Amino acid sequence: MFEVKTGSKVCMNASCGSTSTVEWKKGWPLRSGSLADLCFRCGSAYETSLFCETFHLEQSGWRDCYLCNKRLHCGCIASKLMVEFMDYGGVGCTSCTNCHQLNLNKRGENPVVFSRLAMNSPHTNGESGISIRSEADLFSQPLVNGDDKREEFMAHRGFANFMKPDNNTNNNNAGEMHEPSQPSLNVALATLPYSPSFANPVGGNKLMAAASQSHSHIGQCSASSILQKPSKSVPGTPPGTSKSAQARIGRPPVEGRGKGHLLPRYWPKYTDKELQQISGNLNLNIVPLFEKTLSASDAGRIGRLVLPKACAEAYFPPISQSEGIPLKIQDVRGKEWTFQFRFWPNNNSRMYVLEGVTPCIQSMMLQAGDTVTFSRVDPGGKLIMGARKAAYTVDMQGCGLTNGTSNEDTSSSGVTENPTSINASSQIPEELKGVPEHLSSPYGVGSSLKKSEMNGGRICDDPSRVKDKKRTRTIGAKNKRLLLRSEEVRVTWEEAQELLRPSPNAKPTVVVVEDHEFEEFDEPPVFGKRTILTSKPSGEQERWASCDDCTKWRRLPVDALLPAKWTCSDNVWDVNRCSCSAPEESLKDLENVLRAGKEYKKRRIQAAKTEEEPSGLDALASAASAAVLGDALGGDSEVATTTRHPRHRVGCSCIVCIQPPSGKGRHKPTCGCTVCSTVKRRFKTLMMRRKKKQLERDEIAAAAEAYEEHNNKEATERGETDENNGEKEGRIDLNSDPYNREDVEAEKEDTKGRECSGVADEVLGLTELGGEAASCEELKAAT
DNA sequence: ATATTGCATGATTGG
DNA sequence: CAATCATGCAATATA
Repeated sequence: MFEVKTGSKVCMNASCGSTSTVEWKKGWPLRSGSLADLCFRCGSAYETSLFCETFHLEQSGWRDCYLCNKRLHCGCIASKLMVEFMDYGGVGCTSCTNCHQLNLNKRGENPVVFSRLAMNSPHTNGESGISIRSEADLFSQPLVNGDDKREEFMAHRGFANFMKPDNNTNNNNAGEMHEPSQPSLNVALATLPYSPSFANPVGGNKLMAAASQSHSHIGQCSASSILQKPSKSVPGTPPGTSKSAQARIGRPPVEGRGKGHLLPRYWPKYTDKELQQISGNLNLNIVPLFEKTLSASDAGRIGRLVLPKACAEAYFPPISQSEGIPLKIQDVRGKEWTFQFRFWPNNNSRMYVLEGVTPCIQSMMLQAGDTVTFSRVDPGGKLIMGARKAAYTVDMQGCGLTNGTSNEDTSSSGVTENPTSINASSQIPEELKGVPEHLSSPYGVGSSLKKSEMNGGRICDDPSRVKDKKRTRTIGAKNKRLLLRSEEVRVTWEEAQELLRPSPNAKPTVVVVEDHEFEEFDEPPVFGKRTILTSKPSGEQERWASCDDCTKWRRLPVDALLPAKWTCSDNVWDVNRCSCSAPEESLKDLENVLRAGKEYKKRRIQAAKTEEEPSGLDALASAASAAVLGDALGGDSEVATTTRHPRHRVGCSCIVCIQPPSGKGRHKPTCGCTVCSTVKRRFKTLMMRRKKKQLERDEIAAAAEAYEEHNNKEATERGETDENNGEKEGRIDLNSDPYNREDVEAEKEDTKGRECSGVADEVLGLTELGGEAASCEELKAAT
């Protein structure tokens, strides 16, 4: 039932300090991208997101109920339930019993929002009751006492009270008990497709009014209550993904010029809290206009940000000339940027772009997948540009790519804020100074968590998920390139798991639930030191670690687990080398260690990319990238860099690019690595194609007897040509179609570009199909 | 040789 | 199926 992982995680951001209060329980179902993608305390959204799943801390003590404004406190039932049952979502505030909001997301593909609201709650517009949005979720079926393992588990965990709302001592609102007999989880299963509060679309003006007034009645009029119900689940703004009042929900923006309605994907998405705070703290209205998730080209060096046409035409000044106009937009720091707002004719339409955005994008430290928001200050109409960082998420199940491109915001920055920038900012304009410095919303964090992270991979079969996947494919595939670099320098989630150790003094309490042993630790986990495992030729394994003081490598027992800081003096296993003054191991042994370390890094890159890129070609591209990058990760590459033809770019999956760095030697015929298997597969495909074509030709030949002789002759000649090309020898360039003259020509050009600078060696070194390695002369001759 | 610009193309998506 | 938009790419400009 539960995915048994190693344990909880802590924020690795040294300045965060959120480690001490993190509850550590081995066996919890943990996954990246869950409820707490970012550390809400330090606001580390992107780089540390993988380590900030401080569930317990996050859910308890720091989140305000949006109705009663009370803070959840550590140890409350809700928070524990939230933690324990991440798979199923969580509950809202238990401080007030007016608001129990569940967001159940067990399978992810069908996020559910349960709301149990007071009879007189403004959320219900006077309609009492419970709303549920979803079709198929475990919790979308009534939970009957005693018939569900969940109850057993929760009861075991001491949540029986929660399971039985009637026992809730703080039940002061009869109205909420829409269905008194409803047994558990306080969820009455009305089948309303949407909460009534979501059901009535309202115009933008109303949004404005609500936003501007909300500060005066926080808790009475949540911004969500004036949300328009999206017509469909929208990536990034699926209504069901809202975790709470702080869910990031797309709001139809104010009406602009033009008629076309804005696609929900461009709806500005702010949490209620953000809206409330922003509106409440400012004396002026910030009107969210739209937002856009940066594509690779938006964030690239080209400096052009493609604007959604409808947005550009609705909210930016009208332009008639293609050259457009300079447009001043202020960022959160108060810096005013001037972009060229222009368009290109495109088909019979226009394509709007902001030119010259690179400095701004860089200044905000944005990259593809992040979101830029555009707002307007009213009155005055000044344009404000904000940003929200995307979360990096890892699809632990390898089910599909999860990229940070949709709206896995981890660092919400309100309308115009980027936490990092605003925190660092000392020049916030007067008009923006009222904006809370840090509007990171713990719930916003997980509110749109990627579905695949939530369901353990089961969603692969789900059509909606497939569609979702499809929808994000473009940007995902492109963003992978961009994510790559950050990936290289980051410890992956799984690796972090490996590094987690129970606190040295912690004694686990073992409980068994549903045949799963849960080790519970009172102490938070600690990060251990990374070690390297090597194998001797004899097969015997050794573990190595480098001293934090002298950096010398020391041999350790295989099962050694080191604390984060480890020095020679801690080397209790080797009395001869328990001091930094002791010499290092023999050079030969150390070489093994270093090699193992490099291979480890390489595996990391490849594994990470393979995980992200399930398709064969993409996997190839990953391998290619790794090969191209070599061991640059560690900066200690011993691979000579060669100049490749520009055609061989990162992501290229051609035979050249999928090589390991040169000098690594030829792969063995039995090698089953990605590259070799791909080469084999390609070769096989190629040969099949050839065979097929040959068959076709033969048929034609048979039908046209008059040409038979001619054809046979041609085939013979072709065979010779192939031989000349070395294919018969197995030296194939699998990028080229032997029957495609253009391809051949292109390859010739390509070969020229390579100038035999080692790349050719790589090609041939790799191709285990190939017998002899061709010399540069041979290749030149081929051109 | 590299960067920039303007346009074209094609994948994706909403209606 | 048409609109949209991400991105490729050729032409042009600049270093």
